[in-house]
Amino acid sequence: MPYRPFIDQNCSIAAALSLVGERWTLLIMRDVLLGRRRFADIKRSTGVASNILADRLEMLVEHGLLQRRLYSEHPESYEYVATRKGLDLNPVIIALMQWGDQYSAPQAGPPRIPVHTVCGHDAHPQMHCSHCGEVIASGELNVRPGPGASQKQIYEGVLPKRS
Amino acid sequence: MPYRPFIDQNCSIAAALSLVGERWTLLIMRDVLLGRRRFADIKRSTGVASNILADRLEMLVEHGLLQRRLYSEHPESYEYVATRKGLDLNPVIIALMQWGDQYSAPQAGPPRIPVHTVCGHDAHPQMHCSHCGEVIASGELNVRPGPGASQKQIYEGVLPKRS
DNA sequence: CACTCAACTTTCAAAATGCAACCAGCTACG
DNA sequence: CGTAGCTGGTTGCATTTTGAAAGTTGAGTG
Repeated sequence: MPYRPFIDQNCSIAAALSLVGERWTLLIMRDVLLGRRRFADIKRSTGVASNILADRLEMLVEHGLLQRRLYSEHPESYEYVATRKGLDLNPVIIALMQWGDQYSAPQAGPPRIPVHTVCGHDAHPQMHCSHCGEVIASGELNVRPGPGASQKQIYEGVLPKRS
Repeated sequence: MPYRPFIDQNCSIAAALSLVGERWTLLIMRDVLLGRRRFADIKRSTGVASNILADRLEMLVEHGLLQRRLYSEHPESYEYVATRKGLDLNPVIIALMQWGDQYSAPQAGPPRIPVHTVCGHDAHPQMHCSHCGEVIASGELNVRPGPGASQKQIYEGVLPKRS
């Protein structure tokens, strides 16, 4: 039985996860976004087996998250660079990193600190509400059905938030 | 050969993914955070097989992202509620949703719109820099080694951002 | 008494993963 | 000149994990 696909859930989270939800994919994207772009580098840093890495990279190129570029001839070597679509995964990766920092950081502190290249300072990115501008804390976010919602989703509406 | 663990990478992203990086785990967390908290509901909505769902829920409870609570006796039924640690995955889920909205939304528009419960309006959450307060756009974020960085990570420093 | 529900558990074939070995083109070293 | 090493993979095979369906347990329903 092939892996069960996440289609037909009419859910953007499921759609996103059907591209990057596999065990290794986000780890590979982390590497590329951090600047490790060559096959051997990614293999070393993630520890993924080469056949799996080859499969995932091909899949990421196919879906337009990465682009394969000749990096040097003699010796022939390639690099995988993030497209806009791949770059736009940054918020996901950063959010994961912050969660990891919070709950699994080494005693010494976080291994990496994000820097805002525009202002040049440590960024500690946080989600803000586009309406009131305030920081959004855990549990302060709900959802309502959007224009693309299915009848069932509209019926379910905003599911109850029991404590 | 068991699935290769993501340990010893000294990376918070890898640490996070070793808990929630499996194919179904974030989808299950989505359900719980959206208010679907019972076994049968999650099974129906995600389409996951029941043995897998049982495994994942047990693992999430073990690692403190969920708590199993008796929801009603007669008939005996349970619900899985997010702990603080689970709730703090919200930024990850929202970031995935926004990425999915951007690149895989149905023609009609996004299926769900996030609402900021504090101000009561649509939230469209965005990452802001804690230093300058500006919105952080794609590619405007870099990293530097933090206090917990390994020697190798310090040596690598901020990897080159080739275009 | 048959039937349903809820939350699982068990069974077992089909896929996916992981390891190791190999390949082909090039280069660097002695 | 021979050999070893790097790069970016491919191939083969054993082990694990997944998925589908069926079974379980305990209680409630008509």
